[in-house]
Amino acid sequence: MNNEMIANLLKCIAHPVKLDILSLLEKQEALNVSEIQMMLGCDCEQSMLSHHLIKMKDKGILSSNKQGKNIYYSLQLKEIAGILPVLQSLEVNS
Amino acid sequence: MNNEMIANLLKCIAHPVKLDILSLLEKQEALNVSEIQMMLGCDCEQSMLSHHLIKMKDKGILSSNKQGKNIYYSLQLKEIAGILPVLQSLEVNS
DNA sequence: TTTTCATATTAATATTTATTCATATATTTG
DNA sequence: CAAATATATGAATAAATATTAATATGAAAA
Repeated sequence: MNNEMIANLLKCIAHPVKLDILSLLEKQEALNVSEIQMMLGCDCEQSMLSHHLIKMKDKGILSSNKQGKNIYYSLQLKEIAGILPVLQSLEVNS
Repeated sequence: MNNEMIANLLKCIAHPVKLDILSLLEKQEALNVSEIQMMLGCDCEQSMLSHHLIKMKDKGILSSNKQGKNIYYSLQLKEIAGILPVLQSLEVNS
């Protein structure tokens, strides 16, 4: 990936709720939309959440799998799982 | 850092030219603005570059050091240096 | 076969971010 | 001190992104 592609990828995940979603999917192989919404604790309205998930899917960060009425999402770009903890463990400044 | 802080950080670097700058500063401890501009190969106009550098400095990603007429920038948030190569080495999809 | 549940879609608007341009400041040199 | 060099600043505009609300779709259950 060149820096332009990386920029697009980062732009896509650079959002607190999206990072929360990724953090959840690091721990649980797959979660459906309602489960994610519960776990986010009402921080995110239905259509907003749907937009987030679909955008990440479009970039190849997530994948989805329909099962009856539910759609299960999981982390497709596994490398993300390596990067987040590094950042989360940083001590801060500004 | 919580996910909101990380989101701000990622939002700040999620730009092809900024990533190029970070890639340069991974390899060279410090570079002044003109040097960076040369190395970017005219991809970036003076004030634009200045805006980029200052934003990254504001977030604590870069630090700067004035020497005469020149200002040398260097990577302050060293962990970035660990993350970029991981992303750059990814094979792609979308 | 109507209702309900889970999720997606679309469009409108609001907000944020990027880009450009013109000008300012500080340092060095003649 | 005047000119040149290196960089920053601010404001205006353009472009991208987020948010919301209303509606649609499709599967399951009653």
